[in-house]
Amino acid sequence: MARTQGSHAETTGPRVRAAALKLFARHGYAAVSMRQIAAEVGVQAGALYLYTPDKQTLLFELMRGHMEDLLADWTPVGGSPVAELETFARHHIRYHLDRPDLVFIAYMELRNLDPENFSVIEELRRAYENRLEGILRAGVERGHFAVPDTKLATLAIIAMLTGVTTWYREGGRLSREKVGDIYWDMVRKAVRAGHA
Amino acid sequence: MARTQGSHAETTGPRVRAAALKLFARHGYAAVSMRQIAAEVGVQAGALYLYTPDKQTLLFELMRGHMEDLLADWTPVGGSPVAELETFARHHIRYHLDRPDLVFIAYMELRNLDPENFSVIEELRRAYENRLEGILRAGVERGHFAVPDTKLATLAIIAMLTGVTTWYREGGRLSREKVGDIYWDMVRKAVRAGHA
DNA sequence: GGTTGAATTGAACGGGTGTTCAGATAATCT
DNA sequence: AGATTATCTGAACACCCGTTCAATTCAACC
Repeated sequence: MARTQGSHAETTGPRVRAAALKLFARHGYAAVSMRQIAAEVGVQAGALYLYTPDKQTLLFELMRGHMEDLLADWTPVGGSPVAELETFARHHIRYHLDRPDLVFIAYMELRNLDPENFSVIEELRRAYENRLEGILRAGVERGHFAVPDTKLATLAIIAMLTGVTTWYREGGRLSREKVGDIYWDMVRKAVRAGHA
Repeated sequence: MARTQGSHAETTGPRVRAAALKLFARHGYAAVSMRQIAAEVGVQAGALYLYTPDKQTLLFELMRGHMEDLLADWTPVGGSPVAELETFARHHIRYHLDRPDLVFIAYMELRNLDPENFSVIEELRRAYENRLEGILRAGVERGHFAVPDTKLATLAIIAMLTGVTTWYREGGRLSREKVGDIYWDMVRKAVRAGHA
C-alpha cells in the first residue's frame, strides 16, 4: 500500500533532509543507513531516491547549504575594524548556536565527502576565513590590532568561537547575549594592540 | 597456511593498534572495517581478535591511552598562575602536534563510544579541563587574570589551542616553537587583567 | 625428532548496506 | 467516471559487516 494519505512530495523532501541532518549529527554519516533515515521520515528506503540521487549528495547538499547561508548571513561593510570584528564574532556565535546540527556535520563529516564535493566545501570555508582575516589585516594596518600572524589568528579565533557549540545548551546558566559578551571580550583582548 | 615467518605476538598487537589509529583517523571509526584494519597489518580479520575483544574496545583503548598520556604529560605545580598558564598552553600545543591522529579521534569519535566507555573518557576530559580552570581561578583570585567566567574561558582556550591541529603541517611556514609563541601571546592577552 | 602450544587462516554465521525498479496506490485533471 | 501521473512500496541485487571457530602452520622445548 502506497501513499496512505494524500500527496506528500512538497513536505517529504524537506523532511528527508531534516531527518538526515538529525541522524548524521547524532550518529555520523557513515553510521546512519538510508533505511534509518527513511524510518525517521516514515517512508520506505526506496522513496528517498525521489528526493536525492544518493546518500553522498544528501550530505553534500546539507553542508553546502550551511556554508552558503553562513556566508550570506553577514558581509563586512568596511567600517572600523574593531566594530567589524565585534559584528563578526557575534554573528558567528549566534549563527552557530542557531544550527548546532549543521555546524557539527560541517566540521565532522568533511572526510566523508567525495573529493569534488570536498573542494567545493573547502572553498566556501576559505572564503569565510578570508573575511575574518581581512578584518584583522585592516585592523593591524591601522594599528588597532596587534597579532603576530593574521592567518593564524584567524584560525584561532574561529576555533575558539565555534567551540561554543560543544558546551552551550538552551536554557542553561548563560544567555546567548551573555555568551556573546564573554567571547567578544576574549577576542577583543586577544588581538588588542598597545598593551603588551 | 598460518604464520608464515615465525612468532609475531609481540609485534602484531601494537601493529593492530597503529593500523586502527591510522584508519580511524583518516576515515572514521564507523567507516573502517575490521577487514581493512587486518589488511593494513597484513593479516586476516580473525587474527585481530587475538589482540582485542572487539572493534569498540579497540577504539576505546586508543582514546583512553591518549587521555591518560595527556594527563600524565604535565601536572600543575602551584606556582605563579601566569607561568603555569604558559606551561599549560605550550604543553597542550606540543602534545597535540605530536599526536595528530589520536587528537583527531579523541574529538571526533566520542559519539561512537558505548555509553560506559563514553563516561570514562568524559571523566578524563573533565579532569583535564579542571586543571586549566584551576589555573585560571587562581590567577583571577590573585588579580593576574580577568575573565568573566572561568569555566567558559577554560573551554574557549582549549578549543583555540586544540584548533592548531587542524592546520599545522610539519615543515610548513611556522616552526612549533613559533606556533607556541603566537598562541601563548593570544591566550595571555585574552585573559589578562587591568587593560580593559 | 616428536610433542606442545601459540599464532594465524579461511570459511562460515546471521544480518545489514546502498541502490534499483516493477507494480500498487491515490490525488488530480478531463 | 475514467485516464493520467506523481508518490510510494516491497522485494530483489550484489556486496560488506563484526565475530566465531575448527583446522592448520610453525617456533620452541624435551
